[in-house]
Amino acid sequence: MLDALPELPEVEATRRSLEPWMTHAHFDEVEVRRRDLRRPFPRQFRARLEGQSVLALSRRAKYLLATLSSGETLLMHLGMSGSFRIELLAAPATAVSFRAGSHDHVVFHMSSGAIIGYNDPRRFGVMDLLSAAEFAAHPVLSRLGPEPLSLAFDAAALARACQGKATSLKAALLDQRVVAGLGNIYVSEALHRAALSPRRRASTIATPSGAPRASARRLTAAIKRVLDEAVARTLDAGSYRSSRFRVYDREGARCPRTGCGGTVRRRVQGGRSTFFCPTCQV
DNA sequence: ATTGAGACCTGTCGGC
DNA sequence: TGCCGACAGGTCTCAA
Repeated sequence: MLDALPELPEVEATRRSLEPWMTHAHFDEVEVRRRDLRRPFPRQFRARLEGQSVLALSRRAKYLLATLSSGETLLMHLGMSGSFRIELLAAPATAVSFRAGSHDHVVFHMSSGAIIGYNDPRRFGVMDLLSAAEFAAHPVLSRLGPEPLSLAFDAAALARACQGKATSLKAALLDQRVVAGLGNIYVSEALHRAALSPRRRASTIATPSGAPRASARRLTAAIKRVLDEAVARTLDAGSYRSSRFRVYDREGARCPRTGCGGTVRRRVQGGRSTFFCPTCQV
């Protein structure tokens, strides 16, 4: 149902669509249709999940986190091609089986009457079940940078994280320890908004002591704005994403910045496409 | 420690 | 039409 093309805004949209059917419901039945995605499913995945209820469904970076009645956390990541499909039973406890397609790897039958299928052709996604201790000390989660839409993410925080970094701004923004949840698309979009070159050294947005320069303020504001708009847009089912990017996937187009007149270019940076305007992004 | 390159896997799209 | 290579929005590991 929901096309999740997963950077932060899409994962957040997924969270919101699942929340009404998962929160305060329990897992009546869990089907696991293969042994692994990017990693193997945890041992006893099905048995440990069935019967438990979901206390809350939250998001951190691009991870969905279901807090369970046992104190464990169900961690879900959509990778590049993961999505959830929700089917509703006409009446609760009706024996209707979910029509699983070839890439439907996991199916949750919830007591809310929703059957939630996880589909992931490329299988770059992850599902894991973490104890409270594992969750607290998680090697990835515990090192994530601030949520970009939170107050904790400001110019000072971004400058501090970029201080002394020899790598490019593009690479720094993709680093989830610097700021959590940006991906290839929104990095291009944010750098364009901030009129900063993706190749610029990350350290240049901070003074030697780590204080934010004007560029850090622009970049922080641009990131928030780009993500805010994308979140609002993904909730509006009518709009189609690709028409809304200003530079992403628009090689050869006129730069959308008023008065710039430049042309959007594509360049491979860190093995991935970066879209930018060489005229106004410096 | 930091950084960049390659790997993971399948589907799709454009060119011949 | 069919085949083939290039490419895809995310991590993770490895080696310099």
